[in-house]
Amino acid sequence: MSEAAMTSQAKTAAAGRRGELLATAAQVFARQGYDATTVREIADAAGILAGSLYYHFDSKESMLDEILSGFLTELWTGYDAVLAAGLGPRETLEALVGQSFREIDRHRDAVAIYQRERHLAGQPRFAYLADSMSRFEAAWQGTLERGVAAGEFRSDLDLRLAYRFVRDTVWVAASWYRPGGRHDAGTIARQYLSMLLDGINIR
Amino acid sequence: MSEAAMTSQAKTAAAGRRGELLATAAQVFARQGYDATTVREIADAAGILAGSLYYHFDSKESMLDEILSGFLTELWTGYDAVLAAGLGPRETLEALVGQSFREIDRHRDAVAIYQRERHLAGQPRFAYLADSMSRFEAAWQGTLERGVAAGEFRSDLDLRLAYRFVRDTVWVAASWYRPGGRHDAGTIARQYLSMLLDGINIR
Amino acid sequence: MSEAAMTSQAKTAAAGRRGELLATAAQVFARQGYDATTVREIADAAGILAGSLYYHFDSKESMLDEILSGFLTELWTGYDAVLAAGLGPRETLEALVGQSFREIDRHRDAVAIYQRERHLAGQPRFAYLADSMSRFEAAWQGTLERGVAAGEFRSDLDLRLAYRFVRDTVWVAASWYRPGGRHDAGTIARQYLSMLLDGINIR
Amino acid sequence: MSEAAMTSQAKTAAAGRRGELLATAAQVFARQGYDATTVREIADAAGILAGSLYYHFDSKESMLDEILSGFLTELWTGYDAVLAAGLGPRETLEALVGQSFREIDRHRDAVAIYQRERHLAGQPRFAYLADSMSRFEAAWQGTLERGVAAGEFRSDLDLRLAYRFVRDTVWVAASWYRPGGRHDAGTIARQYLSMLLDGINIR
DNA sequence: TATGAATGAGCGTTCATTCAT
DNA sequence: AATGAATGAACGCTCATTCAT
Repeated sequence: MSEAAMTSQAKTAAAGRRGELLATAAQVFARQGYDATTVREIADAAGILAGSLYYHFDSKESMLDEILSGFLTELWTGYDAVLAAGLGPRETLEALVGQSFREIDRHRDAVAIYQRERHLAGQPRFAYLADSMSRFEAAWQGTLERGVAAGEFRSDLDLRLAYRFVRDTVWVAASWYRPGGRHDAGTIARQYLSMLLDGINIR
Repeated sequence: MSEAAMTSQAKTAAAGRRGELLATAAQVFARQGYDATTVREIADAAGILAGSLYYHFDSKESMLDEILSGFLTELWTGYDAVLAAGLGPRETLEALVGQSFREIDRHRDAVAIYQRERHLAGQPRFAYLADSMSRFEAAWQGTLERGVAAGEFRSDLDLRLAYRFVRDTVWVAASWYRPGGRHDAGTIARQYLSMLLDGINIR
Repeated sequence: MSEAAMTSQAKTAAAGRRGELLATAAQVFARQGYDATTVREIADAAGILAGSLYYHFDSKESMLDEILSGFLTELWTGYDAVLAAGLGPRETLEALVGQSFREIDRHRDAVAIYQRERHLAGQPRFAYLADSMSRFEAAWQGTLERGVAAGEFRSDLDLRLAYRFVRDTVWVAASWYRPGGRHDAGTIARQYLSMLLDGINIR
Repeated sequence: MSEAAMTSQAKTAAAGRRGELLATAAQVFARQGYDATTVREIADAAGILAGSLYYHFDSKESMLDEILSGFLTELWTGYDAVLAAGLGPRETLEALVGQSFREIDRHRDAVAIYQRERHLAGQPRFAYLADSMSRFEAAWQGTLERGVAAGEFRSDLDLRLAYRFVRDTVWVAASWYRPGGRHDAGTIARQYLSMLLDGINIR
């Protein structure tokens, strides 16, 4: 093996160790909540001692930070692609919902943590959470408004309520979604979209 | 004044003080989360010292217990009345949603705590949370099933998904609902019901 | 006993407990150095548990802070009185040395800590140490200069060196001085002054 | 090159590296104090990782040991030469002071550490510090006694106090002395000696 | 020689809880 | 009812040290 290849592999392995530990931490955070999780529990779950975590991370909080910011970075990559595609309001909504369930599928723990620890947005270190929430609101509520203007969505609804309805409905799903369960993320997304758009009433 | 009367009055006063302290605790729990809340913060908010809380309550956990069980007791009184009224599926759904938003209005903090600390249901002391969740599922999902059977609700939906959709939609509202805001609980309930039943699409 | 008297006594007792604990902490800091001292050692010496110290103090550092600032406050009360008395240079020097040894006698531990932890002066919290050092230098070196100008002290010495000579000579004594030893503080002060002024040579 | 020669060269190189690392460690110890210094800080200053230091040294303590014992060995080589020279008391005192300032000049960091960590003398590993202090006291106090007996030094002083006065005066200078400053070690030594012998008074 | 990853003991600190007053 | 002072367990984190590579 060439030296370059070895170096590359070493880098991957190092990044891989961090990634493994972050995934472990995310799992425990998601199950117990950030505050109720001790670093010893994370370390136990990873099969090392508590102090050893600090070789890889600065603090418990920095693990949380990395988990959340990593998730949001990926999320917005997907969202931005959708928003830049120039779709109509209903197609945009469908794409956003679909993308959201894909993210829930890929980052279940991170999403659950994000839902539960929203209050972090007030701390300077997690200001990007607040930023994300604003952009989030702009994207979804803007799409709803465009839909109303285009005559695709009902005009008799308070859009702020509708926005929250849609937002919560989609994201809270992370709290019960289990990958490998009865339905895959795509199926759930389609059913959710259908309920969202047409309700549960017989037409 | 008789001794019995004095005792009675003392009890009432004590109950009143307890109630005040519980409301204070619920407020802090709802804002910061149970684990992130210290008894000192509760005591500070109540204007007493931390140790003094233990004259009124056995433990921090017992405060949480009392808050949650008190809320659920009231909730089920309302739900049971609805369920016993012999209404059709859609009327039952409407009544349950309405009742839920009324509870959110009256017990905002308790609902927010209940949402966030759902994981407690696994602990023996909080087994009644798991019980309540089961009864909850039975009531809502049963109503949906009756509605499908009666030809009122769509039959092409996975009812477990629909149940979660409805449940989350309603209860997560407690995380942003503020009494005295733009809309009262009744208005929000009606809008939510409308979206739930008919979707956001133009018919 | 009147209520006012009880309150007063209670306050004294509370201040007394703090004072006791600070004296204990100062003793351990002086013996082992601040960094090498654990709060458990302080607590052991005080006969309580480590955590109990935090009922009285914010942190280990705040104990150090209180010890040093308390000492310096007292020191400067004495120095300022000397400097304001309008004495001649030699009398001022005599009074400063005498006052210094009195402070060493009264605040042995604090002085020893002050000597050893001078590097703290660089930290914002302990900026008053740097201030004190500046005022110190001004007071002593100014006195030496006045003495030279008045023809009382030798003019062939580098005054900065002389200042350090005098300063160190006096204050390092805290590292070996034991109250109740062979000589009292006044005797030591007189001998030191004599050596300082006339040297150890036979005249 | 022969194997023996290579080994020898390797040893020399290793000794050189050890010396470099010890100088680095001494610098950090002197600046921050032994306890407040982490091996990581030493390693950082040396441009290697903390663990790598253990290829060269057994422990942090052994670095300190080597620094202090190396300094004391050199110091006593000089002192012994002075003491064996058969000088009179004043000449001996002058030579000891001169020698001391030369050591301060050459081993500034070691001297500063020695001053600050005097308490180590109580530990078995550093018993040689206590030995050195005893020999030190014997040498200086003996010289003072000889001077008094010879009618060269004042007889009205407590010699134990005078010894401490002289000792502290000289060695504490290491805490502020910077090589390359306004005065060289010889100049400082002469001024200190002059103050020590004749005082700061005008004669 | 040096690294990367880990250990394990101990640190300063927090916090729910107790209890005499 | 409430306080002041303490307890004791646990927490997040640091750090000297080890060791396979």
